[in-house]
Amino acid sequence: MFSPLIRKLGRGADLTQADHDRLTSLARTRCVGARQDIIEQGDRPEDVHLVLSGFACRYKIMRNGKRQIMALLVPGDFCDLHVAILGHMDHGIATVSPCTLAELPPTTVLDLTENHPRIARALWWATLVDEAILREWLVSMGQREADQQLAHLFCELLMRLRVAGVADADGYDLPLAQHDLGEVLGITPVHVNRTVQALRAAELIVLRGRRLDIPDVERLKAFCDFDPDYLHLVQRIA
Amino acid sequence: MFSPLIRKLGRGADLTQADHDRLTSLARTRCVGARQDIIEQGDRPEDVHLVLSGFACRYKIMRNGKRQIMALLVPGDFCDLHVAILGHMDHGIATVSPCTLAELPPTTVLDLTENHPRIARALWWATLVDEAILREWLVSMGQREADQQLAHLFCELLMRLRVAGVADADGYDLPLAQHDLGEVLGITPVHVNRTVQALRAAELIVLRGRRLDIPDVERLKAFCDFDPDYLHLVQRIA
DNA sequence: CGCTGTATTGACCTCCTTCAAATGCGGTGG
DNA sequence: CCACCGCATTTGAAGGAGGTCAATACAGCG
Repeated sequence: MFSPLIRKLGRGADLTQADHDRLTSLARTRCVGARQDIIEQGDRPEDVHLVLSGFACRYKIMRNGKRQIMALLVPGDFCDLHVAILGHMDHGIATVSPCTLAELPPTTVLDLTENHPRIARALWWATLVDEAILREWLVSMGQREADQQLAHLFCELLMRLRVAGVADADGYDLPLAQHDLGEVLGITPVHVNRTVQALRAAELIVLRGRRLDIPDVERLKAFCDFDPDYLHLVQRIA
Repeated sequence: MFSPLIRKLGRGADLTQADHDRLTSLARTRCVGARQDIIEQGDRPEDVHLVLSGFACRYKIMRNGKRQIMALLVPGDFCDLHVAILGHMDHGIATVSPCTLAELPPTTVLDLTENHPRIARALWWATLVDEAILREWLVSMGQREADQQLAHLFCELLMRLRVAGVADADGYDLPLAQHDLGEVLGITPVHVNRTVQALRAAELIVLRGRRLDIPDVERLKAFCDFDPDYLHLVQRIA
């Protein structure tokens, strides 16, 4: 059940079976329905949360009621690794689809970081990759138009979900409504719809219900200049 | 000379004089002119770089030649703390104004993180604040219109530069041309100009040459719904 | 005093928004 | 099996924020 995490962290550091067990032995798991808050802005959560299945998101709500999604959390992603250091959440976290979460007690996390350098390094690495993704989203928002921005997101999710082991070679289940995609891209649901249709018309994607298929991945990548370098998927050399 | 760093890190953890000396004793300093690359995408820098004076920026260049600035680095900010873990730079770093930089040899950083938990924690904290700023920039780009977005940037810089000790209570030197501001906000220089003029007309800012003054800080904050929570300026309670 | 880069202005165009209505669709109950 | 409900998706028309292109003004500087 923890395999998405292990698959992901294994990219950042060599983990042994013992490391794996240490991470998982003390965790409780919890199931949460779709569109539920997991952590609210201002919280000082005790446990560290980890997505095992489903999609969650980081978000902020503006004074006018609009919501900006700042990150999509897929299986293997941590929700709040940083809160132990920063003290409180400066944003909220909610599920998008139904999720199973792991809750790691703070003592476990403390023990891991202080006594198990390999795991600590892997967690550190995971945080930095999250930051790199955030940077790329900023670039997308600033420089790409809606169609390329959406295509870029679809490419990114393909890569990330493959690492987590929950995507096929050329498609995956995408539990986001067009409304949610709008909150990710910073555009209105209406314009998401028109953008989706443009990508469909160009035969770059097949999006039906909650399933996305990409007939020609290389063509979609070329369309949005997708360069997976920022995901740091290749095993570190040093 | 290292005081901006100490002032900044002191917010994240209690540092002693000994910690301070340890950080600074082995560093070389280096002066770089305006608009020079410090680190290029793909580099695997040996030393960790730190801004002591001046403004630098993280950026990515798009295939069409446009540049998106993903972070402004002011005195006290690290350029590449993450590269030791991630292995290579997925973006470039360049100066905006002339800068003095400190270069910390990797052995120093390694020693600090492994043998000096207080400093390690402070560095960790600084990285997480950078990430929080990145999230807020994403929100700005997705949800705020150009005038509020620019105002928000000006408010953020006021707070950050005050922490670094290089701003007055209601103004600071801003070495960015309108062209640069456009690369930060993801808009064209022409539109930056119109936006600046709108803020001027509303008497929210006084921007002349490379100096920004804010006649009524509270009014500017109210104008763009600025909430400094994400900067994590208040001393951690625990 | 001319040169160069930055700031400013104007006219026009495009992408995206807004508002509003229509269509389709999965589930539920009859 | 079908009627109906609630929700997401789709469509249309009009407006606004920001982009593009090109010309002009201006400031620092040798």
